[in-house]
Amino acid sequence: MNIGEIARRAGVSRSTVSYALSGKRPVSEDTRRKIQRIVDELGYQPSASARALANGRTSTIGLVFPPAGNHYTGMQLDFIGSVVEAAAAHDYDVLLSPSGVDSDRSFQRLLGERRVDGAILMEIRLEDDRADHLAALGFPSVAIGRTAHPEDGWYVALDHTALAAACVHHLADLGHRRIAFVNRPEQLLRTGYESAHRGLDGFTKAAAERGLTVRTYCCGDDAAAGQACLEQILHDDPATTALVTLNEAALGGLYRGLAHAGRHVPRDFSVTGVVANRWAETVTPQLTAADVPAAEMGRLAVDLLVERLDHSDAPPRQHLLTPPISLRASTGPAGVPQT
Amino acid sequence: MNIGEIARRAGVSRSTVSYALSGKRPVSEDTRRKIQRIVDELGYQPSASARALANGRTSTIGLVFPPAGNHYTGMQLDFIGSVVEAAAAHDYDVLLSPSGVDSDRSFQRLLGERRVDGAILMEIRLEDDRADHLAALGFPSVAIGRTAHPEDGWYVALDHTALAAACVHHLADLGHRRIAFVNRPEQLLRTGYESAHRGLDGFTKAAAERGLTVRTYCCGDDAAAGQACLEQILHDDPATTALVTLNEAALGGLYRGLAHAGRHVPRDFSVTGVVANRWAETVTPQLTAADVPAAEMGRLAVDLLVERLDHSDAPPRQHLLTPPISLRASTGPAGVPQT
DNA sequence: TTGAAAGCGTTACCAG
DNA sequence: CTGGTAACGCTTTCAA
Repeated sequence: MNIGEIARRAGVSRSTVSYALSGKRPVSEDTRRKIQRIVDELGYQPSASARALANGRTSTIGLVFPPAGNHYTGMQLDFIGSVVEAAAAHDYDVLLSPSGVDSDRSFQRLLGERRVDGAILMEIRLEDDRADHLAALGFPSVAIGRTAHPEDGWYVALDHTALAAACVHHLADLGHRRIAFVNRPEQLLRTGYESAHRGLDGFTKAAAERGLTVRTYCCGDDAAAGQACLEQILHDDPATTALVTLNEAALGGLYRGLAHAGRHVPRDFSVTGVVANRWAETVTPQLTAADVPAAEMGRLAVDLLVERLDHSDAPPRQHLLTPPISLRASTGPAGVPQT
Repeated sequence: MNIGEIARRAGVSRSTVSYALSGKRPVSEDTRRKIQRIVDELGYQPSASARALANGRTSTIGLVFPPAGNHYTGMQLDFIGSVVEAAAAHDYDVLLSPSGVDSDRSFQRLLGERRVDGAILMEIRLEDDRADHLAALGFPSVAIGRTAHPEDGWYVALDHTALAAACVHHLADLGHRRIAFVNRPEQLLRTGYESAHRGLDGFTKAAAERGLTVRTYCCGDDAAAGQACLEQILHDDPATTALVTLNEAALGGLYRGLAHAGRHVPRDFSVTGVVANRWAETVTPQLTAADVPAAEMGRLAVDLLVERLDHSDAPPRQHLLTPPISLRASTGPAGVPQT
């Protein structure tokens, strides 16, 4: 079933069918209707490959995210979902590419074989070879996250520095003096993972500003690691009364560790951090946290990318978000520190 | 940068370049090397669209899953991740399609515009118009889940009937006599969602077999709904001592409801169900559950689909999995029922 | 308002 | 072992 067949049945030329369908040039109402009838009857739809070949656009965007070695988190899930839906709203399809770096086969296919019109990059690193590569090629892309030199790029990101700082100030205001920071896994930190670095930074600076005693930890992306990490924290400094975490996947384990240590949240110990809200609401007591608006970010990223695709000369645009801390039930005034 | 340019520089014909690259016909070692050198130098990669048009294969598979109206669950995340990686291992890309039904624009694009070679269907319903549609078209697809008439289809699925029954027997063996079933949202049940129906079925039959007193509930896919559901359960029958759930997203809320009601798990109340293991391990106490091997299922689905794509005449194959219950910490012997 | 024809970049068949 | 050439199915320019 191809355009020639439709043309033949309608007794017109293929170009007329093409124009009737795309509306890119006027077609008499009569022939348009005749063509439409036949198209509907036969359920004809133009081949995506042929169309892509002819006009150079695939109507597909690539979503690049690292492979699951480092487990997927709930945030990522929300991103993916919202990107796919936002893209569908613009009549774009989404091609998933599990690429950690430049040299990935999958990444090369995406670009080299011109499978997509543009790309959205997740899990940005401060020095990100994928972002650099795309920028060098002038390939339309939007990052979810900020590299070290984000000025001339398109992105939507969270201000992790400010967010972590806000958590610190919240705890300091409640009277906490000895607090811990639970980061993502060390391996992510080593590879320059943006949120881990900026979050750590914001935490450290704000804590210094408030004159707090702090320790910082890396923690695997799962409950078991969270539990172990919490034990380590209390072992290193039993007088710790609060923690800030960026590690959503470890959250359940942190809570469990606290329970096992006999620390009641929030009476004896306060917990806060940066977490997507549906996960913050899953734990008991519900987590007071800066809610990551993952769904909104995905949508914004798509909107930005579509804009960039439509106006290839548009100047870079960014969204830097700083969601407020949602007060729930996991933080409270510091008690008398145990010594 | 196209194949003609490579051919020109190498002083050979385009077909020779094509064959040198694909290996589909012998090429003298000399010219092969010369071509390869130029290809490497220029970083040439054939255009996916042109190739797809010429040979009718897109090297892309579609992953069809419903839109997020009914929030995404952790299981779905694991599926998506494993499908993408397994596909990459076979050099396939994955196109995401958020389609609930047949008539979705996105679904139509996938098929009608021939964007993919085959499809994997998630979130199967007992009567599934997408599955029917694909079967009628003879379009290669693999379902994750079983329709009401799965005999001649390709699928990988969990035996939810057996799984729910196993949970019931486990609880009955521990002496529980009054148990509740917490299902997915009513809307999913109404639309014929497979796991919800088969799970309910297995639960009901096994409970009857063991002579248990049961109540069954539908529950929204989030923590708040879980908490409300638990309150309802204890309100309807305060003597309930255990529950079985298929609802991963509500789990945190169920636990919270139990805590608020002063029921200690597992001393006063046992909880079990069917849940992906990383989520079972997130809650405290860790959930004794039939672990959904989501990652393995995704991989199996891709393997099946690739096999079907390679041998279009292959007879249907299925994987029906019945993972055992992992004993963790959320179930225990029934105490004296409260009246 | 319409048609003819030239691409788009591959692959694969037919000759040599 | 290699080259020429006809598809693949669409879009778009050029002419009428």
